[in-house]
Amino acid sequence: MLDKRLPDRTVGRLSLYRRLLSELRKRGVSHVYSHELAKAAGVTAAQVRRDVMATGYSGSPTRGYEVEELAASIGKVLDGPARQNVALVGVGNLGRAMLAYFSGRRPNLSIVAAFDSDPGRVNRVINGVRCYPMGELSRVVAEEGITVGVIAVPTTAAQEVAAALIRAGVTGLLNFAPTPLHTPPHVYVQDMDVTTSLERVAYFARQSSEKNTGA
Amino acid sequence: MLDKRLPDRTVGRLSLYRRLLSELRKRGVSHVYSHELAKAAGVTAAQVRRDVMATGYSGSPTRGYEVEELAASIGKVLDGPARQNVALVGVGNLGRAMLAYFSGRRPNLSIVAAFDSDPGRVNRVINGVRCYPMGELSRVVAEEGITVGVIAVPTTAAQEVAAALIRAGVTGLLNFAPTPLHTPPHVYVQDMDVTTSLERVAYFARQSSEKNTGA
DNA sequence: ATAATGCTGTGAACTGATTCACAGCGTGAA
DNA sequence: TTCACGCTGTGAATCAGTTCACAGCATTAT
Repeated sequence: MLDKRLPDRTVGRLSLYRRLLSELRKRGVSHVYSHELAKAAGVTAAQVRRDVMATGYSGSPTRGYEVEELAASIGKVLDGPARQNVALVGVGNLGRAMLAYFSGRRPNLSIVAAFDSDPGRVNRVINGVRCYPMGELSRVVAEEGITVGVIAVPTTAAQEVAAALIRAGVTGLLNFAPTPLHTPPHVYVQDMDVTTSLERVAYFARQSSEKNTGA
Repeated sequence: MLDKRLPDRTVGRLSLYRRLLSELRKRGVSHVYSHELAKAAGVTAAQVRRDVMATGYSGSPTRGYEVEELAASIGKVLDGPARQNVALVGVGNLGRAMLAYFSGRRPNLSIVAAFDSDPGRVNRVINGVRCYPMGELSRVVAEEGITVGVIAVPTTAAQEVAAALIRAGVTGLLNFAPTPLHTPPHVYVQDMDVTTSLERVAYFARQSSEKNTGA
């Protein structure tokens, strides 16, 4: 099979290419060159060709890539054979933003349950997603075959929530809490640390301004 | 000076170390070894030492790093001489989560203005931040000396908003819209693409499960 | 006073990702 | 039919980031 683990940067870019391709398809475009896709994605053409190579798809030297087929090829790599279910933990502003954003978006990947420790937030349906109390987590995750968890709880609760999700069978986490999680090696964790990101942007924004100001 | 541009991964980790150090300080810890900090941050000890080296600080072979001093040294690199002001564009769920999270958090970096195109959301104060209509953006950004912009608007509006912010003088952007921004080279852009991230987590979560299931 | 310990700082090696550069090909023009 | 073009696919070179491995040192124990 060609599904030997891809580098994670590549996986991220493939996800982006697929969205760009879907946009092109909507606009009726049937073929696209690597340099066009590259421009849209903000990367180099060589990068696009390498990434496409990783999916096993080949374009034509004269036409470029067929939009429809390339998208399908990326899908074969990114999407599993079955739908993957996602659990969201923490239904504050951030959690609700996630629910609003992903409600019925992708068929292959959907948030099927939400959890919160606040009794006032549970036992209702938000954007089509049922919100359970924390005590139900392990049962629901198992019953729904959930493999991915999104952590949108306060920092202090993050580690505990991660542990509970992993115990229940989750093997991938998207962590919005600004703290590193201690997890076993078979679990993939992606940190979305807004604090760090904002500080980084501030740092480089300052570098840019200084360059303009200074010598 | 030692402030030649640092690699951006390094900047991100320094931000994290600083938060960990502040935690240690609160717990009354005065010294810390690279391997301890490494464990807390989820990186190697050699990595920590390299990163610390980049700040110009030196620890003692026997005591390790002085918590207080290392934090100060990181601050000298990450924080500019003056406070940096941030503008938030888009006051939906995500935008409000940002406001709630950053309200009066760091003294050196604070959201001082928010903008939205929805008349129902503007001309009020959320978490201490005044929310203006989009028409005011260029004026307010200039008047407040804002250098960093956070884009939390729908995908379709993102490019336009980015352009407006840059025109007004912003040199760093934190982009939550799942689309690449086309920006001039002096502007630093950090993408926080939740769609991509979630697909990536799903991909690797699946790989992990398959390993357990398969041969 | 001397030796043993276990740390830091750092040159060098390594690793993974990106880019270069070009052979090979399918198409359209002559 | 033949040629010229400009693309793709990919081996090789490059580059950035990380890790290794060890010299040097401040401290503690003897």
